[in-house]
Amino acid sequence: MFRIGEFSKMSKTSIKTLRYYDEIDLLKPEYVTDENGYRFYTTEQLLRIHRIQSFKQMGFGIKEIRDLLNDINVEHLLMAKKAELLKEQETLEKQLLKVDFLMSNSKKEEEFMNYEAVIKETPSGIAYTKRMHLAGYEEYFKAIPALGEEMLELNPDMKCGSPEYCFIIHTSGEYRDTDMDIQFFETVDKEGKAPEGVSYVYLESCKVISVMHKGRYQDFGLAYAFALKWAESNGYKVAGDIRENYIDGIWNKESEEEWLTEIQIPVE
Amino acid sequence: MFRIGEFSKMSKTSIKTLRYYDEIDLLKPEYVTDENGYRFYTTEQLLRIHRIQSFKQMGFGIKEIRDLLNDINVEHLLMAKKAELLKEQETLEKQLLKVDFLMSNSKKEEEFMNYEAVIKETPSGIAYTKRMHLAGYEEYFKAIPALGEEMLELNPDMKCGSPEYCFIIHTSGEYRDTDMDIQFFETVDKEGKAPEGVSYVYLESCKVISVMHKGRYQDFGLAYAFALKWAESNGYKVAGDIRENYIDGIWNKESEEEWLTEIQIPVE
DNA sequence: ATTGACTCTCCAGTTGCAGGAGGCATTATC
DNA sequence: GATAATGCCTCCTGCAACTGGAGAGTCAAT
Repeated sequence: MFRIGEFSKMSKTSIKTLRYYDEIDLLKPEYVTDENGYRFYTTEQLLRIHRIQSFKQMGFGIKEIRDLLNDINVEHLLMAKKAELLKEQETLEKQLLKVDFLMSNSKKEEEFMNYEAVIKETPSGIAYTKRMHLAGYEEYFKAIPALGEEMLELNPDMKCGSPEYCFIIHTSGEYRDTDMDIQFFETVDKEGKAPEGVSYVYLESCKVISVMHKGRYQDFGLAYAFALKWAESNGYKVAGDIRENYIDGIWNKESEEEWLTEIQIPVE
Repeated sequence: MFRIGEFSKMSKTSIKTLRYYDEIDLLKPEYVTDENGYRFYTTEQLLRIHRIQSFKQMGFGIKEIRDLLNDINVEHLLMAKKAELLKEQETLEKQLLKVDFLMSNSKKEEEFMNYEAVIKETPSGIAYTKRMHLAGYEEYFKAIPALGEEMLELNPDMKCGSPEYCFIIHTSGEYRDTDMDIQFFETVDKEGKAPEGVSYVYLESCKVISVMHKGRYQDFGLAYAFALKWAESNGYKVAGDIRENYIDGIWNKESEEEWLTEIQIPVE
């Protein structure tokens, strides 16, 4: 019979932990005195805590260990734990790549300092879309409101998706800011009538790398470069056309410095 | 200006999280109405939460993110995080190996089912040691108490280590249970006089694989086999003589079935 | 008799939120 | 104009696996 302090040293488990295991009925002492509540342990418990530690070293939680010790669902628990560990390994791998990327860039290139890349899922839903050929961004910001009004006129009860999600892709294959060949998308709540050149599509949700760009559109190039380099460094493959999502622009912010755009690169 | 619900969808962050970030001053809304406390967000906050998400995806905690956003200690935080992630990766690797080992054995060989391996550190301290040549375990259990008494007689104020730690190694190089060439160690609180054949050594703490064996000593072979196989499967290299630590035996348990022994393999 | 080591119970704190109760405010529908 | 359905608020609890500390009782030794 060992008192808790000695047993703690023998089993390399803190006294607090032993008391906790007693409380949650994972490892009861052999005997507790009635008068002062002292706990007494035997080698029987040593064997049990040895098993507990073994499972803990595999990363199991206490509820799972309780089942494992009772031979309940062992196979299943092991498989599940393995899957879980593999998944964790994956996320760790990604985290490391991200940190590495940030480290290498925060030292080297000041220009990239302002950007941060995030992985997220785009919303899914119905959208209307239209191809356009435009001379530049100024023309774009005239064409879009016009298109919006036209759509609303034709479909008075149609509403934008919530949250609003609209973007363009560059259909000319390469990025340009003059003489642009673009396709515009905006999510809506349901299909409706379509004016000339407009059609409806269903946008699947997809995984994208998102980079926020603040400032003039001429500087998009840097954001693109950053995003693509990030994708490469972090082991993602580009899997679709790059989307530009205009958040703040000429319509609500006077200063070019304040314009905010999100660049989304579908991946994997 | 967006209300919290809309901003939540835009930023792909739960409302709960946004309120939490407000509370801990990580991300304050642009404006809160006095009358009903509604939070209002702008694209300014969108940019900030984007950065927050980026850091979160690298595995940073909230306090660290707060510093990162304020450009405090960025280099240091990045390095520390990288080290941390690498360490986590290592533990994950080990956990996976352990789970794999258990899976492969719980199916294949019933014999191994009873064993569990745990990594731990042995205590360090002064010990006395003696080489012995014995015919078998019976002789051992006569020789040891005799040695103990002899030591106590010579050094009346000497005490055993706390917790008690005594073991043998097989000096003949291979494991045998008859005609044994062994060396006995027992930790004590300080050096003292030494009878014939006894000397004092300092035991360094070392990392061992620990396996508990319950039952007859003849069956040690299985425990050895298990422990060594486990070591191999989990990528450990044997780095010293295997120790047998007798916990329960003839001196306190009548039935052979109840004898308890720990087998320790120093590794790495 | 007193120290110091050991033990007990009970409470609070850790991280990053999620869930729910109860109560206004706003908006949509009948 | 009444009613319902959301949306938003605050406040409280819970999670996992303990750790740390307060305050008090026990035990062996000096």
